Amino acid sequence: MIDAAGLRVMKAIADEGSFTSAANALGFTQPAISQMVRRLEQRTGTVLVERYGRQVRLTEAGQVLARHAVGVLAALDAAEEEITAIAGLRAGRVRLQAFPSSSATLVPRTLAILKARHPDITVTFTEAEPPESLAALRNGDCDVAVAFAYEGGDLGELEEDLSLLVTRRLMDDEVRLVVPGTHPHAGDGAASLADFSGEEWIAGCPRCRGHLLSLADTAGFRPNVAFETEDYVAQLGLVTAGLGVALVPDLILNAAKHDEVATLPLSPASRRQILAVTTPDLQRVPAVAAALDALCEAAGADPKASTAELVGAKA
Amino acid sequence: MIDAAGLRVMKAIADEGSFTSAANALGFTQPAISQMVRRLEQRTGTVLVERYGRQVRLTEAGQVLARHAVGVLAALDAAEEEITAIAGLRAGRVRLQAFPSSSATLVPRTLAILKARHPDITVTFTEAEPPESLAALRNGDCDVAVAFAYEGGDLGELEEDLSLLVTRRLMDDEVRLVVPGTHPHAGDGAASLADFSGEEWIAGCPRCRGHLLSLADTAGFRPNVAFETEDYVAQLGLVTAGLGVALVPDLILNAAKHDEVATLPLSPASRRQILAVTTPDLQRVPAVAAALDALCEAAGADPKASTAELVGAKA
DNA sequence: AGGATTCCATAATCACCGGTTATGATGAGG
DNA sequence: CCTCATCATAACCGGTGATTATGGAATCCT
Repeated sequence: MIDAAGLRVMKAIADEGSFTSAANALGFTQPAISQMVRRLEQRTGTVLVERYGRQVRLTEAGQVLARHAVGVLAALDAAEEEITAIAGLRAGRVRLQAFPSSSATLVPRTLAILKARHPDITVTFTEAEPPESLAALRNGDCDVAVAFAYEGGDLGELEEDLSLLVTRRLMDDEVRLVVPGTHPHAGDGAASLADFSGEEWIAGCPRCRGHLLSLADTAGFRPNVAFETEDYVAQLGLVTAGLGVALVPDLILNAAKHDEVATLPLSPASRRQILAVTTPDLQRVPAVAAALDALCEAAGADPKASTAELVGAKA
Repeated sequence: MIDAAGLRVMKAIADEGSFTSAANALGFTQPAISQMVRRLEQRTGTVLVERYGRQVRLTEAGQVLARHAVGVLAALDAAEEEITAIAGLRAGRVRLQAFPSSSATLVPRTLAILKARHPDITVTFTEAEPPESLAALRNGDCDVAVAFAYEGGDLGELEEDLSLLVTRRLMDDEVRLVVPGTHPHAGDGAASLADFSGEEWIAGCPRCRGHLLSLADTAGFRPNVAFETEDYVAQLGLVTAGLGVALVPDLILNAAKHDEVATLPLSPASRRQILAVTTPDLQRVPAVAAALDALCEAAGADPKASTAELVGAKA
C-alpha cells in the first residue's frame, strides 16, 4: 500500500515546501510528484497534502508519512550500504573448512594473504575431514571446503559428493614411503611397494588407509597394519621408533620435522589432489572468490587454470 | 535501488525456506518470486540466494536484506496503521479557533459532542477574532475557524478573506438593543434605532463597533460612543449601571446573566451570521469533517444545508 | 535403479505503475 | 492589469512486475 518511493516523495515535499522544488530535489519533473501524491492519496484514502492557493502543505496524515519516511529511508540506505560493502569486499564473511593436514601450511598462508588483501572480511576456519566439510558445504554451514582425493583411488566415492559442486585444483601432493633411518632400503632412490609387503604398516585416516590398501592390492599383497592414527606426527614418531613404515604425503613432510626417518618416492608415484570446493553460486560471492584466489595462490597454483576437472575422473 | 517489495520477498524466502512457499505466503506465484530475486540480484550486483540442488538458501547478502526487512516493513506497517487510524477517526487532530463570544456555549457544546462521538481525536481550541483565525487558517496553523459576519455590513471586507475557503453557516445570531431596566423604552416590543440617537453608546469589538456605526448611519445619526470594551459581560454591566445602551448579539444574551436590563429586538432586525470556515482540502479530512458536523449540530443547524453561500454576499 | 514428485528457471504475454512532455488554470506579485 | 510561478491534467510510453505454460533437474519413494 505504501512504498519507499511514496515516502521519499512525501519527505521531499515536507523538506522543500513545494511540489516543484521537491521534484528538483528528487530529479523528477513536477507532474511526477503531482500524480504520485494523488496516487498515494487515493491509495490511503486520506488527504495528504493541503493545496491552498498556489502553495501546498502537508496535512496531519501527510506529516505522519513524512515523519516515518526518515526512519524507513535511513534503514533502506543502511541495507544498501551493507550490500555494497559486501560486494566491494569492505565487509563479508567466509567460512572455511579444511582437512587437518592442510592446516599446517596451506590454510595459514591463505589466511595471511586474505587478511593482507581484504582486511575487513571475516574468515572463519574449522578443521574437518573431507566428507564432513563437504556435508557442511551442502548443508549451508560452510562456504569453502579444502578437500583431498587420492588419484585413481577413492575419486569414485567422492564423485557423488562433488555433484552440484565446483572444484578448483590447488596442488598435487605426492605420497612418499617413510621408513626408519636404519631401514635397509633407507638409501634407495625410489621404493617399489612390493618390496615392503613384509613390513608392519602404520595407517592414517580411514581414507588414507583405504589408499594404502588399494596401492598394496595392485602391488599384489595385503599390508599388515599394526597401528592406526590420524595424527601424522604420531605416525612419524612410530616410524622413527622403528615400529613400521607409512605412506605420508609431501604436505606433511614439508611441515613436520622428520630428521630420523627416510622418505622415499614411490615407484610408480602416487599423488593426492588438494582441492578447493564450493558451490556454483557461492563462487560468485566476492569474499568467497577472494578466498579461493588466496587458496590457489597459497598453494602455488595458477588461479586461472583452476576450475579444471579432477585428474582421473572418468571422462 | 531496494524497494519494500523486494525486502518483503527476501523476508518471505528467509521465513519459508523456499521460493514456492514464499510465493504462497505472499499470495504470488512461484515465477514471480523467482524473477523478483533475479532482478534484485542484478540490481544490487550481488548473489542473494544460493541455489543448491532444488533447495535455496540466502547468502550473507541475502540475510542482510532479510534482516533489514523486518525493521523496514514494521515501520511501513506502523505508518499505514497511523494513516488508517486517522482515516477511521481513531486518531487525528483538529485545531479550532473561534471568536471569544462563541466560546461561551457553541464551542463547549461542540467539544462535548466531538468527545462523545470520537473520543480518540485530539481537539485544540484557541480564541481568536475572525481576522486572526482566518489568517491562521490560511497560514496552516488552524483547521477550522469559527467566525461571524454582520449582515450587509462587513461582508465585503470579509469576502476577500474567504476566497479559497469554504464556509458552513452555523446559525443566525440576532442583535438586540440592550437598555437599562429603568429606561423609558424598556417595555417596548421593538426598538427603532433612531429613537436612541441621543443615548450614550457602549461599543464592543472593532468590527461590532463598525456594525453599530453602519446601522446608525442608515438610521440617520452618528452614535455617541462613550465606552468601548471587547468584554460583553462588562458591556452588560455598564448598561446595568445606567451608563448607556449597547447592541448585543443573542448568543451572548443566552449565555450571560442579564436580569436588570431590557433586551429589545431591533426594527428592522439585524443579524450576524456565525460561520465555520475551513479549506476545501481540510474539509475532506475525517477529523475536520467531524468537527464541522459537531459545530453544526451544536449550533442547531442542518448539517446538510451547510455549505451554502453567505446570506447577502453579492450574487 | 527408475519413476513420480517437487522445486526452480525460463519464455511469452500483458496490465499498470510511474515517468515524460505539453498544456491549461489560477493565485500571487510587480 | 499583466506576468510569473505553481499545481493539475492529458496524452503518451517504457519498464516493472505479475501471470500461465513449460521445461529441467534433484530428491524421494518403491
